[in-house]
Amino acid sequence: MGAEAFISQRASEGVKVLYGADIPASTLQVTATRKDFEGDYTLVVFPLLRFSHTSPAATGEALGEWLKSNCPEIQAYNAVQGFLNLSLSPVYWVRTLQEISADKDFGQLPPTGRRIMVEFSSPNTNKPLHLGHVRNNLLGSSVSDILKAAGNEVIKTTLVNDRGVHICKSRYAWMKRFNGATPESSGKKGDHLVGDCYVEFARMEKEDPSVMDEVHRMLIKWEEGDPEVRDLWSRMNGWVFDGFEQTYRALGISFDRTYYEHDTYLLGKELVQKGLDMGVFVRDDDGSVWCDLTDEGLDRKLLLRSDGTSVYMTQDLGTARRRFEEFSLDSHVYVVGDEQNYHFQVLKKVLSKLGFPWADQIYHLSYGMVELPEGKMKSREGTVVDADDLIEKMYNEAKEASAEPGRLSGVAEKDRDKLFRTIGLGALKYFILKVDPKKKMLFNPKESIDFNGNTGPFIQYTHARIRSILRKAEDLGLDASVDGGVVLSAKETRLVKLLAACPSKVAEAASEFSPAVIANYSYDIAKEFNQYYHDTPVLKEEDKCLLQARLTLISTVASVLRRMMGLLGIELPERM
RNA sequence: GGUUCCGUAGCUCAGUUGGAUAGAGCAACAGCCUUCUAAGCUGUGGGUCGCGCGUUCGAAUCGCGCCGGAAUCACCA
Repeated sequence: MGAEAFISQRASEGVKVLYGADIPASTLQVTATRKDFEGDYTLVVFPLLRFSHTSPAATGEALGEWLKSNCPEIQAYNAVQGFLNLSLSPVYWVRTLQEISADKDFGQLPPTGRRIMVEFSSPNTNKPLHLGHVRNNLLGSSVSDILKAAGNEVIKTTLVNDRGVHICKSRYAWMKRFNGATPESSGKKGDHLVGDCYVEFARMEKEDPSVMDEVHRMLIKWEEGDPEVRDLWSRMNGWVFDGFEQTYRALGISFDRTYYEHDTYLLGKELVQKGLDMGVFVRDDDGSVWCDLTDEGLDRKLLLRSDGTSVYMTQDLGTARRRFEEFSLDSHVYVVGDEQNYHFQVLKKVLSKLGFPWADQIYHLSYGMVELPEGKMKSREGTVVDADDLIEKMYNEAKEASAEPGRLSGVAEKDRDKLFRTIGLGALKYFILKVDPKKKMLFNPKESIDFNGNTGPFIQYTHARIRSILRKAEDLGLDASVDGGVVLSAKETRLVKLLAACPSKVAEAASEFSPAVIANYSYDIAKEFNQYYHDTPVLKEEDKCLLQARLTLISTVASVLRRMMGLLGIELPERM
């Protein structure tokens, strides 16, 4: 193999072998690290070995032999093509199972001492939430939980876009064409009623473009604090908030803190002055202020209009500083669609130019759009998938699927409605979260979201079956325990290995801000368990020790699944 | 044109800190319910990992160049 660097890694086995980089061909340095289930590394350093083999394969074999005799816990086999596959012995995995099952907080990583703010949802009070917002909400909520599980303190926030020209449009249409309709009088959810106003305005503008002038006058009145305009504005916003609240509750979304743009839109102006003083911004002849980022491969960015008013960027600069300082944040995650990639690139650069050390602790969790088979959702063409409708549709489909023979065994009549919600929502959340956030995703409204295969209900079902076995075991007076005297089968060993990977999966999901890591990991466990379960009877096992070990194993599978799906905001029912 | 991202089975997606024969699900076909819940399990078919060159003992993975697609580059937010 010569003197080349030669690295083999088997993360899933928890063992890493390193062939030294600048070591003469006749010698070889071996370092093996064992990845504990806590996610720590136990370093096992082997002495410098001397081999005279010229081919990597021969070296691998010799190394395997050496490991077998000197470190029995580690098994080496199949040393071909110059690298070594190492695995830990079954005894190790029995110990691991014992430790995992005893750890009530398995999967919760130790505190990092870091405080992270996650901003997501950030709706505007003009229209109801649609499928795109659902992806945003689910991502933000799940990533927050994942960051918490990774040991961080997390503050969930949202910034409600409740002011501006576009908001005035729906208010204007309401005044002109809705005869004083309210959510009560119309029987409509508040956000949907206001959404109708917004759509109506588009029609009005088409008929007579001059209505825009009226809207601008309205905005000026709003900024002057005109009581009548302000009153209508806050009244209609109230309707929308009530509507959002219902949707959030249905989705299981909550925030620790809610910001409103009418409170924050003036922030950031003082930073413009600071930038000018520092010489990193320039003022043009017309009075407008810019930041030149052409050196960075970007463009000039406007920060203050010539009339002295601020823009979106100005506000974001200001709110970022306020939040970092007010909460002593270590990091700030913004869950915002990928159409704003450029905006956040610029935001970080400008903050960095202003000398804020935390500028590079801003992370834009950029996610792709949800598209329909015929392309993007367009409200004008009525192809928008409404969040409330979708939730209701999923409920109905869960109900329908549950009507199949053999289902709902042991589910009490009074619990069924809630179960249908849990299954429908589980299918929806899993469907959205299993996809890598940065990829755009396809949703076909004509095809329902599946309940078979790699889906939320599949994992829910797996859990329900385990719980069913455990209930029966309890009735039989059996308890779970495991001692070192048990020998696990190959399938059982595989399951324990998978379970042991949990902390590192949580860490990976947190560092990549990706619930998809958790979703796919949960699926792997459920898939592996179903294969195991199919041909390994648990309750019929006559060997008491083995029976108890199996009960321990499956209850650990259930609890890891519960924790992982909890990070996705998905509930796992006891029966279904 | 600049920046960022994506391209893996018919479809939806994993796998991307370089490793063995690239994996699931859906769809198709063939099996398994006197046995802990068949929303499950087993099997068959299905791949130039967009293309090319390079680095390497070894590339879906890294580099460069193409091709195709998306977003963005507003005195909008």
